[in-house]
Amino acid sequence: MEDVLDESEMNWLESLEEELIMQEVINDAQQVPRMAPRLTATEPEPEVRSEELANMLVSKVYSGPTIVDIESALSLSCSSDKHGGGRHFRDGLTEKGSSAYKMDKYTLRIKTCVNGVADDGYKWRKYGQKLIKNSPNPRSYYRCTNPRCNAKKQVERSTEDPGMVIVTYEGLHLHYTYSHFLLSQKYDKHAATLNAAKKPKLQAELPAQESEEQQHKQPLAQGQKNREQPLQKKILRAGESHEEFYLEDILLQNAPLREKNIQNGVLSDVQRPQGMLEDVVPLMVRKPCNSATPSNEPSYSSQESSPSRYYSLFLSPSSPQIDMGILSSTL
DNA sequence: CGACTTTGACCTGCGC
DNA sequence: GCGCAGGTCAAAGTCG
Repeated sequence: MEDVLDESEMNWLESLEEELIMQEVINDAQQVPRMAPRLTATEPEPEVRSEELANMLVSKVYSGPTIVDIESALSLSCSSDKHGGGRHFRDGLTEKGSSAYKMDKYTLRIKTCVNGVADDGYKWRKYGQKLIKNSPNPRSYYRCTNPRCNAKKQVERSTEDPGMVIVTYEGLHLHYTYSHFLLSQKYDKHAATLNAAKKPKLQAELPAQESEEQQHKQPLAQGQKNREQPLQKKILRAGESHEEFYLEDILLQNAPLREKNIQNGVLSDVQRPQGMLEDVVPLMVRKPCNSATPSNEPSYSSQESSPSRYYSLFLSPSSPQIDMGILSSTL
């Protein structure tokens, strides 16, 4: 029964995803200045109100896949096979140090504490692990489980700080995260079903980072957790900015408002318009204390997690890297 | 039973 | 051309 629902659900969702993505593409084409200009706007004037900045970050930083992104991804989709195609694509991008390729690769340094890792809301499947020379820690390779998505990531624990993992994202997600739909009240009923259906799979995301540190026994209460990848990408592409700024303070200050909206079952404009906001801002950044707030993600929140965890998103545009410290006030 | 992880083998690029 | 290192594959095992 669930399978039947899930199947039709997925078909429906897929078509919707395509539609939405296409809209994003069109919008992008019409709004030429893309990430960099927008992000330049996010350069934080010290006096900029945190709330405004948060809104800027949330509403402007991400606007969906860019034309370039989509083109790249589509070219991959067309040619990608398990072996040859995918490799051709990669080779094509990496070819001669293609800047496009470099742009599609970005690194996160994720600080882990009690509950371990920050996860994005995507579903990843581990396809390999490798010991890296001069590194005591193995590197794990993950691929997005969405067949049409070629996003990949590598997870490696930092040698300098064992409590930190280095996550290298590669490629672009050509789909919404599930929570995008789950959070949409419009699809409440569908979401519930889908949510239930998807939950087990989501648990597969984490072990990557955690397996190395024996953390995967921790409940994955976050369920869909964070959807930061596209944001990361946008931000990194805005590398012109020389500031380092913290989302943590900003977002924490706005947490009450978001919480309120969420609890009311209403998604604020800040949250909703992206649909893909979940793709942008880690869920727990958006909802720092959401671990036990099931209002919108009933299934995901069935498990407990540290109640007052919050994240700090540390952006250092000077290098293609984002440091995301996951702090826990429960320590 | 299906989805996922593990892990050894294989492939590819690069430097010498 | 050879060897090394990183990246990927795929069979086998595990889990729910």
